[in-house]
Amino acid sequence: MNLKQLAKELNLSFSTVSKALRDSHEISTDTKKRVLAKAKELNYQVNPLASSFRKQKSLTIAVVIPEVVNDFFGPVINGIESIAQEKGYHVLIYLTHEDMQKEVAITQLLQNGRVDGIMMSLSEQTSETTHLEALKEKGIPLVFFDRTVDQPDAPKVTTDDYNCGIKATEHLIENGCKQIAFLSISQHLSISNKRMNGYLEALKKNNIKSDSALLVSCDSHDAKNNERIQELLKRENRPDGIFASVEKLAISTYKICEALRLNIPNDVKIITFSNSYTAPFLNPSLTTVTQPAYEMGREAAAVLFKLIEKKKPASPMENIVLNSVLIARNSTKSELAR
Amino acid sequence: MNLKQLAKELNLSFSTVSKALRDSHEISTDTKKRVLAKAKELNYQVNPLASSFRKQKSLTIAVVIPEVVNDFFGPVINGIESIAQEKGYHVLIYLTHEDMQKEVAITQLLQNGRVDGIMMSLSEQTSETTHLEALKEKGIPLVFFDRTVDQPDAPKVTTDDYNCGIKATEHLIENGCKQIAFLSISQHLSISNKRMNGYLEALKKNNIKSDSALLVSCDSHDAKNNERIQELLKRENRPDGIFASVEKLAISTYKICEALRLNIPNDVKIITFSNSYTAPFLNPSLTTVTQPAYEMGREAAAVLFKLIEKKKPASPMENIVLNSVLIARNSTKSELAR
DNA sequence: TTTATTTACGACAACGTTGTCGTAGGTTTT
DNA sequence: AAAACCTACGACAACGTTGTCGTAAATAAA
Repeated sequence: MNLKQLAKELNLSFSTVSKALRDSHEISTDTKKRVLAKAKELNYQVNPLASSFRKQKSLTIAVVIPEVVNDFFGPVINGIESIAQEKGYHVLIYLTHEDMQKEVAITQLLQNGRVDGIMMSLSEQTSETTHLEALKEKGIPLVFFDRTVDQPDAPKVTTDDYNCGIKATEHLIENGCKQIAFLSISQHLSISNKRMNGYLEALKKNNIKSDSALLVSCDSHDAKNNERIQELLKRENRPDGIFASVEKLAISTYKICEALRLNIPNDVKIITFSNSYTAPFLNPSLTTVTQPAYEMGREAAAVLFKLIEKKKPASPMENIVLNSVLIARNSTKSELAR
Repeated sequence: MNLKQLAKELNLSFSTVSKALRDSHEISTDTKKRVLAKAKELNYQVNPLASSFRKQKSLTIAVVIPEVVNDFFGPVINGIESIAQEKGYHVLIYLTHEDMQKEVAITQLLQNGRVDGIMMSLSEQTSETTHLEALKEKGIPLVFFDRTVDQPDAPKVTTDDYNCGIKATEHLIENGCKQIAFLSISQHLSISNKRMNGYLEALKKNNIKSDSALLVSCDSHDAKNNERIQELLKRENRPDGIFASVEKLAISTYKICEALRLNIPNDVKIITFSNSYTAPFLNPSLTTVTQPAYEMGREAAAVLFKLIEKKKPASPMENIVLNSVLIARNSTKSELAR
C-alpha cells in the first residue's frame, strides 16, 4: 500500500494525497478528511525509507557510549529515549567497548546522513580527536555528555566533577583519613582528570602533601587493575582512604579487601562515583557521589534537538553542568565498631 | 560527493562506478581498482538513505525491551550489538517501560520497513498479542527473548525458568525453609509463570502444601509492591523463605527487612533471579539464579539474522533454551550466626 | 465587465542508488 | 569467414516520497 494505490482508490492524484496527509494548506478540509479516512481504512503508512531518503532526514539519532552494562549509561539512555520518543525520533545505540578504534569506525559510519544527530560519551582510550573533528566539519549536530573532550567545540552536558572530587576527598579527610589514594580510570578522560584535580585541590586546601605513589592509573583492563589495587593495599604504609573515580574500581577494591581481610571502613574507607541502586545494600553500604544520569540523558537530548531543529550555527556552545550528590554511607564511617 | 560526481571525475558512467564499488563481475579489475582508489581519495561513501530506500533494506534491527536500567537487559544489548556489528547492522532501541500501550505504539512504528527485523522482550502488562500477530503477518522477522508469549509462533530464546524455579525453591527447602513465599512480577509474563510453576512443583515434590496467601502478585508499581511485601512480612506467621521472581523485588525485600529489623537469613531467607554483579557484595550477599544474559543476546541476534538472511519461512521454529546457574550466598545460609 | 487574486488540485522532476537490459568490440567456435 | 559468444561498459527505469510549478475554476477587486 503506497501513495499511488491510495490515490487511485480516492480518484485523486498522488501529489494531492501526499499533501493532504501532511496537512498542507493547499488542500481543502473536505479532501483532507476523505484522504485521512481512507488512509486509516486501508492502514496506509508512509514508507519511512522513501520519506527519509527524499527529505534527507532520517529521524534518527545515534548514541555512542562505551558500555551499557553499567548503572550510569542505563538511565542515561532512558532519559535520551524519553525525549526522542516525544520528538518522534528513533535511537540507534553504538558501543565502543572503551576501544578508540571502534569509536573511530562508528563515527565513520555516521557521516553520511544515517542519523540527524549524535550524542557521545567517549571511550577511555580516546586520545586523538580527528574523528570527532570530522563529524563537526560535516556539520552533523553533535553533543557530548559526561565523558567529554575540549577540541571539537560542541555542546557538552556534564556533572560538577571537579567540585565533587573536592567534596569526596574532603569527606574522607573529615572522617579521619590521612593517606588517601585516588584510582583514576584513564589518562585522557575528562571526568577522570577533573575528579583527580578536585582530589589534588582538596589535599592542598587541607595541607596534605600529595603523593604520586597514591595516584593509581587504572584502565579498561580489569585484571591489571586488580593487581594495581592489590599492590596498593599490600604496601607497608597502605592508604586509609580510597577515592575510586568509577564504581567498578570500588567493587574491585571491595573484593580485594575481602581477600586481604581488610575491614571497610575501619582499615580503609572507600568513596566512589556510582549510580548503582544497590549501593545502600552493599557490605558495608557504599558511600557514593551519585550523578543525575537520567536528567543528563534528557538534557543532552534536549540540547541535541535544539541543534537539529533550529540548525543553530552552534555559536554560544551550551555547556550544561548538572549537580551530583554525595551520599554518605558506612564505607566511609569513622566510628564504626569492628 | 555522490555517484554522479565520482563518475564524472573518472570519466565513467555512474552505473559502471556503482557496479565497480559493489565488486560486480561485469567490471574489469583495472576499472575496479581505479574506481576504488578514486573513491577513497575523494572519501566517497554510499548514501545509506538512498541505498536503503532502493533496496528496501534498512540494515537495521530493532530491540524492544521494557527497561534498560537493569542488570539483565544491559548485557543482552551488549550481546545483540556484538553480533549486529559483525553483520554490519545497526541497532535501534525502544523502551516500553512495562507499558503495553507503548509496546503497541512501537510495533506500529516498525511495520513499514524501517527495520529488517525485531527482537522483543515483552512488557509486564502485555496480555493481548494482536499487535504481535500484526508484525508476524507483515512478514517481518521477529524473535522473542526471555519474556516470550505463545501466540505468534516465532523463534524464542529463553532460559530454563521452570527448572530454575524448582531448583531455587528446593534450595530454600534444603536450607530449612518451611513457609516459602513467591513474589511474582506479572500475571501474563511467561518468565514469572514458569518460575512460579517451578516453585509450585518443588513444593509438591517435597510434600509442602502450597498456600495462595504466600503467592504475592507484584507488578511495575514499586510503591504498591513495597506495601504488599511489607504486609507479607508483618503477618503473624510470616514466611521464612522468599523467592523473588526478579531482582528488584529482592532489593525491596532487603529494604523492608531492614526497616522491620528482620535478619536475613536468620529470620527470612531470600533467593532471586538476578544478574547484578554486586550481588556478592550485598549485606548479606544475595543468593541468585543468574541468567546468561550476554549469550542470550547473542543467540537471539543470531537467530534473527538467520531469519533475515535465509528468509526461512520459519518452519521449524527455533526455541533455544539456555541454562541459568544458581549461586548460593549468605542470604539463604542456614547456619549463619546472628 | 474586466482584471487581479485566491483556492484546490494535478503534473512532474527530483533525491542517489541499484539492477535490468542493450550493445560495441573483441574472442572463440564451427 | 561466418556465426555464436563473451567482456566491459553505458543508458535507463525504477524505488515512494516531497516540493515546486502550472493552471483551471472560483472569488475578489477595479
